[in-house]
Amino acid sequence: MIYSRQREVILGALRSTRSHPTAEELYSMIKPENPGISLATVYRDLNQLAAHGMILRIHAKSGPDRFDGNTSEHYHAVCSECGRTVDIFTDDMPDVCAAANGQDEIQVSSVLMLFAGVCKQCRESQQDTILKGEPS
Amino acid sequence: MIYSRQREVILGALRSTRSHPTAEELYSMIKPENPGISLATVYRDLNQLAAHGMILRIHAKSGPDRFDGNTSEHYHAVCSECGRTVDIFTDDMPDVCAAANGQDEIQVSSVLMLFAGVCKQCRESQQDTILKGEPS
DNA sequence: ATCCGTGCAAAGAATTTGCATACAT
DNA sequence: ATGTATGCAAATTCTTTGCACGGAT
Repeated sequence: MIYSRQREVILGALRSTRSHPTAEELYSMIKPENPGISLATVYRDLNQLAAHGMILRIHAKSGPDRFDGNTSEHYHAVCSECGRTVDIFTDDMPDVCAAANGQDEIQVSSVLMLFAGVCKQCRESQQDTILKGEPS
Repeated sequence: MIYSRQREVILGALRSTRSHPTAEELYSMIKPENPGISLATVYRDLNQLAAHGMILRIHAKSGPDRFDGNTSEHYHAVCSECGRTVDIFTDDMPDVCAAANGQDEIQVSSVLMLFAGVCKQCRESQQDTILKGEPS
């Protein structure tokens, strides 16, 4: 992988945010300062960066893939209310692969986990709603 | 959800196999005995069945979604060699949601897990290859 | 000089949707 | 009678690809 300006820009943009942007969102983020760039290049470079382990691909249940410039070990959860993808950092994740290896039909070596829940923001606005007496 | 012949056929076909077919595969399976059926109906009915918890949707990393007529608690793993999706039954799966709930950024309530590994068939053919002295 | 990267537009894969008709209750 | 289901084709969404050109080593 030889040097490329576009890839550097894309990687920089991805590392500068914690919002787990999609390819299109990243494209919109960098387009103003890089008017010549094309969406196809964003897709291509994201694929390469992911293949080289330099970024993470978050494969959501619905909608386009999201990307994360933080490759340190962590997990992701999608808020069922607002749809945002948030990071989860923990050292206590149990070894689910070991648990999955009880039978010999398949020898498991890795797992993809995607959590779902309600984020802090949405919990707080739900509480506000309850206090205001609005119907649930 | 009123009765529908098509949905009954689709559900029956899905329950009759352990192959985790895609919508297209299911369509091919049932088309011979149901010549009039359309692929759009298969998609629509699968969505409804999944929404009602009557079937499981397996959201693979790449390629089309797969479906499972067995709704008893179990997990899925994709073989990295042949691509097949196999079932994993275990009672010992640790509570990863609890582990993910250490921080308060999001309150996790569920998790989607998809394992990856090498299935028995592929492990055996790899061993055969090694015995025959072919290059790895 | 050679290989890789890029822009553009077009193609592709998977899934959904509008609409008129047919079916279930 | 009413609401849901279906077939068909077209539309949508997300992503990849072919090709000619520009940039990196």
